[in-house]
Amino acid sequence: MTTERGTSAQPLRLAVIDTDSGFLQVLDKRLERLGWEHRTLASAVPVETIVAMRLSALVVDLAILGPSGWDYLHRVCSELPGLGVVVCTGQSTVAQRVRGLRLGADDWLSKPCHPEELIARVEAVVRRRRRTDARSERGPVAAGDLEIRSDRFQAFVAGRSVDLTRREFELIELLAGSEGRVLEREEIYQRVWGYAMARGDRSVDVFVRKLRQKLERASPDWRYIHTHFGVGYRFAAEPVDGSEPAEREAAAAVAEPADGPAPATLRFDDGVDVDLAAELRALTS
Amino acid sequence: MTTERGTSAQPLRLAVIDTDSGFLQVLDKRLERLGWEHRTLASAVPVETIVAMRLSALVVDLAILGPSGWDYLHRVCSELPGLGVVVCTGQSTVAQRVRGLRLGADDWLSKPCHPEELIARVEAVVRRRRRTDARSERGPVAAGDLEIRSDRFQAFVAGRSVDLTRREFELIELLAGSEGRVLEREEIYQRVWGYAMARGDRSVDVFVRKLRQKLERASPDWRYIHTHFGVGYRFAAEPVDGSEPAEREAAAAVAEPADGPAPATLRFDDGVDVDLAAELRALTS
DNA sequence: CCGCTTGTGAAGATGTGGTGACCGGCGGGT
DNA sequence: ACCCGCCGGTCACCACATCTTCACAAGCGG
Repeated sequence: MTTERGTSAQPLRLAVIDTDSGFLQVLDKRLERLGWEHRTLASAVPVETIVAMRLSALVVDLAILGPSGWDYLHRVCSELPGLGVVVCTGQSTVAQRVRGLRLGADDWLSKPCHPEELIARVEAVVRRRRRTDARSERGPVAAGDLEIRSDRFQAFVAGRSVDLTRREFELIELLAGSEGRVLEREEIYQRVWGYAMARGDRSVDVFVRKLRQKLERASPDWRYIHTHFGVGYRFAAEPVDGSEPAEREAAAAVAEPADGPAPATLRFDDGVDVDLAAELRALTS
Repeated sequence: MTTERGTSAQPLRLAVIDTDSGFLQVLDKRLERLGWEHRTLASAVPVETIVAMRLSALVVDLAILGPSGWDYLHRVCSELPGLGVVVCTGQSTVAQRVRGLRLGADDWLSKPCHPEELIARVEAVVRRRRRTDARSERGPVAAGDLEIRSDRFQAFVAGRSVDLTRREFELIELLAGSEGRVLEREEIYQRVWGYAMARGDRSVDVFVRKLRQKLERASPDWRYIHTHFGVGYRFAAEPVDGSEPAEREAAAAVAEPADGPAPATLRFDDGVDVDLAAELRALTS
């Protein structure tokens, strides 16, 4: 199973909707060498298919899509707000580019273009997405009796697995990773499921219930997931006590001081075209 | 269906490092109309200054920076991973563009370019960051005994939650965010509820009452929401002067300074250095 | 004192979240 | 190929938190 958005350090997944065989050939070779999982599509595919592909980014030549291209672009972008979308197409006017970007595209590149630039732009787009997605990923997170091990895809209480399913784990990982913050359903859905939440979807609630059940069973003395009516959920380990009305909010606030953003370790694969490689090496030194 | 949050109308903050006066003039006019807070810089400023400006995005002409431009770009990008950086510069080679993007720039636009495209690209760059960071980046706002934490959708007094509902919170967030200014009901309704207020709607009044009740209960020594007859409401933390008649005059003096209230808290929502705030305000007016 | 605006309390209307039941797909075992 | 249990996802129902509305009291201004 492919690790979906959220778990980083995985190869990027990219789809290219284009038919320019010469361009695609060069691009494919480069992508191959970069180790990106990629796929080329000769025409528009249903949005659901795009969703199912769990992509990091999508490159699309609007010319391929014909007149419905704008609508398609818009649908894809609103359905998958986290997907990086780069339009790479021929001749265009300023108005067209502005329109595309306003519809949700992240970048617009005019053909003919150098594959390396396309790749760099895709990287830039994905980097931006990752940044917001960057969840406290390193090391096991612990709260109350609970310990969350990302490497095991599992949560533990006293060394005993809580036996969470994949979704359940991703949900608690997200919540625990933003400990103390209230996360809105939309955001939770967006980040765990990977696409936009449909109005009236109760999946988040249902999984919260499942999580609560299992956590309750495994660690009865603590409450972890708190509901904020009309907003969403917040993760914070609180003893289930009936004795101490001590202020939890303050404690939580103190306990979680400003944590700097993850030290983004960006690494660029080597193997750039020779001229580019030279440039790049020059600048890094 | 984009669920627009009423209070998210906060303007973008943008700085432009460029000297092309013609271009800047047109750009400024557009930015003005969009209501973005913006500032033009004729040359590179220390990275710390950029940090202090709390920008959403930065547009930079590499040519202005000279040979140290690459290094500068790199430093800014790594120092402020959340900042949107758009390079907007003249003639460039593929290699240069790739280099800029790999150093951390989010987009690269070649001059001459249409200001509208630049704006659209800045919007695209900022779009995602804004979604998740907007609420959490903004530090807590404090006034009197009250502390408003956007990341928790809640207000606190001495670390204790005031237990506001979502609407109540959004209302006080709006009021406190415009501390000292009188907001008309229409505007309040528009910004909190998200649509136009029907004639005769008393919702705002009712919520002000609920807020006052809860705030009174949580923080009896301060009054926060003040009615302006025939106009609307104003937020300002003022100590309640009920107890000692000896202090009455002093209290009154504090409570109502001759020419407008003197907010003890930061004026520029998130704490920019005062001089910078002044500069920014000067240039936007 | 009158007309208008704002404060207040409470009754309904609405919205939101918790919960159990159910269903289809998938994969593993036989 | 078939069965079966697990898992993700949807639905309907219910309790209840919240919002809206309304009627009336209290203030304000002229």
